[in-house]
Amino acid sequence: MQLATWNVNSLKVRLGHVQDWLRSNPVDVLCLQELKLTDENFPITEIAALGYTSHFTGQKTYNGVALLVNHAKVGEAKDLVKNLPNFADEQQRLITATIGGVRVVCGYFPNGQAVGSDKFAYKLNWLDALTHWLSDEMERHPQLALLGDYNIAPEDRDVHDPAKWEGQNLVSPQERQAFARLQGLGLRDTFRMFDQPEKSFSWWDYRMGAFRRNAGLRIDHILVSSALAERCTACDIDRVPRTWEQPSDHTPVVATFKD
DNA sequence: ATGGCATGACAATCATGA
Repeated sequence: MQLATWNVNSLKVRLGHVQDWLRSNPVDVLCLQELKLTDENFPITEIAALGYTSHFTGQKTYNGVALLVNHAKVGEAKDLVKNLPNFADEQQRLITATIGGVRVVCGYFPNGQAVGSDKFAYKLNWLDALTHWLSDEMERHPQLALLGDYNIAPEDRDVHDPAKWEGQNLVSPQERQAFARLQGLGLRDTFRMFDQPEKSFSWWDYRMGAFRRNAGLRIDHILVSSALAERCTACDIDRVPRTWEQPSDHTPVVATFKD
């Protein structure tokens, strides 16, 4: 089984990339973030033509998340939940379903903008609600994966220039503590379960030739419960779509599991 | 140097991203 996550920064603009990527990477589930479109504009037909069933919750202009399910491989998604039941929110940032026996949680975590801002407080509150809800969810679903754009670089080795970024949004101690609380639930960062190249990142700014200079951050993650971690055989970042014409600023992350 | 790109909403710039 393969689970993947990709912040596409507009599914309308990136539909061709998603189609091309899925044809070469027929994963069982692809979690998408930043759809930036309303539900009536979701390309259900185009995704279905690839053999994937779409489950999504979108909104105008911002946010929006989706689960694309390879139904021939893993069947239909069950017990679909949109957003956090314990957190009233207009912003569409979370979608969850049981797929192939795994509770798959797809999240677009708040950006935070700047430490100390209102948006930063919202980010920490959202993370707190997520952690509490997950604690309960993991009791009901021992096999659970939390995939998405966390907007947190958990360690300095996940940052191209830690000195320049020290204390800033995406790397601040408060955000890293929130990430650690998720780990405290028993969730493991699959990427760090295996040997990885140094300076592995999942996002690069569009500006300043950041990708060319590999000036990036690792902020897209696949965390899994201990029962699922036992089955995990690989986790890799696929940099290839970031080299394509008019790319998303994020690139896919893929985790592989034994049956 | 708070810029640079990119996207969407909207019709010239502006909000947001990370």
